[in-house]
Amino acid sequence: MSRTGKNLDRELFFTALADRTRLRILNLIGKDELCVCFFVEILDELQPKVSRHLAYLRKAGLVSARRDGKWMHYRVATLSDPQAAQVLRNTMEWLAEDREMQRDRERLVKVCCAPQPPVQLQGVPRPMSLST
Amino acid sequence: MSRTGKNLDRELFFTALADRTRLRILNLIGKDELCVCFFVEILDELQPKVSRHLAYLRKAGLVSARRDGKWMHYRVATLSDPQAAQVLRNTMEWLAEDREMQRDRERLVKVCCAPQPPVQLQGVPRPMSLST
DNA sequence: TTCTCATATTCGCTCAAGCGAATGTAATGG
DNA sequence: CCATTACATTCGCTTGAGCGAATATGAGAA
Repeated sequence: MSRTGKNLDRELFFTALADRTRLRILNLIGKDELCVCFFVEILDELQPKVSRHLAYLRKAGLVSARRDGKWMHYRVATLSDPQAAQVLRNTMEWLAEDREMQRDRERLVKVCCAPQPPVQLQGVPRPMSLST
Repeated sequence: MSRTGKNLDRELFFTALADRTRLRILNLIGKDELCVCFFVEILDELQPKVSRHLAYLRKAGLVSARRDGKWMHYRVATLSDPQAAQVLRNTMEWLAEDREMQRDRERLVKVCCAPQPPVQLQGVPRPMSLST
């Protein structure tokens, strides 16, 4: 269930998008589902900071979370309001044009496809679209 | 000229949308061009507040302004980045679904089409789409 | 149970956003 | 010129967002 109340608050929605870290998170997720430790690794930010921003996005209804043992996986929520969903889709396409966002995604691919991932990511479940 | 630099900052863009007053302003403008005094009247906010929010939207590149004698007319800017333009278009459609936004527009129509407009709006140029 | 790992939350702190009140400015009218 | 109108900007102030550091929670491992 993708926890999306019927009437998504517009101001909250855009406030959630009004932060570079949160935009980078959304861009990294893309159409996939991503484990928290990847955000920490790729964004090169402290874990509590990443976690707080993920919580913010969740409260705003933009992402949903799924527990998998010790790990938490985040994905972009499926919004019930078609107009809101449209705005979010277009936003993510717009993000994909940004240089920094593209670098983030390249780093994600590099880390995920590496034969020997960095120590702190050993044994972590890979995102579906990048698992070989 | 609709003052839109090539690379619109995404964070600034969404920060501009992350405020109820600014969303109401954008919604009121719609596809039209609106004089400041209408915002003050319809939103029922102090003039400096409205003016500050308009300046904010302008800096973010979301609206452009045109002077007409004593009056200033604001319209939604034509964004050069097609993805950004798409996000903005969809956003405004989404706004139009909101109850409060609809009430604002109804009030605008009512004020503009009144045979005797309120004293503080006498002689003010009407928005094109509503001038009979 | 106890330990460890992955993630979440709390706690002060700083800084920036938004506000009303006051003031400044540009254009028109007299 | 001066006054007025329409709007913009500045000035303190308050409130809230985001931060790092520390701590808590929750799940598997031993």
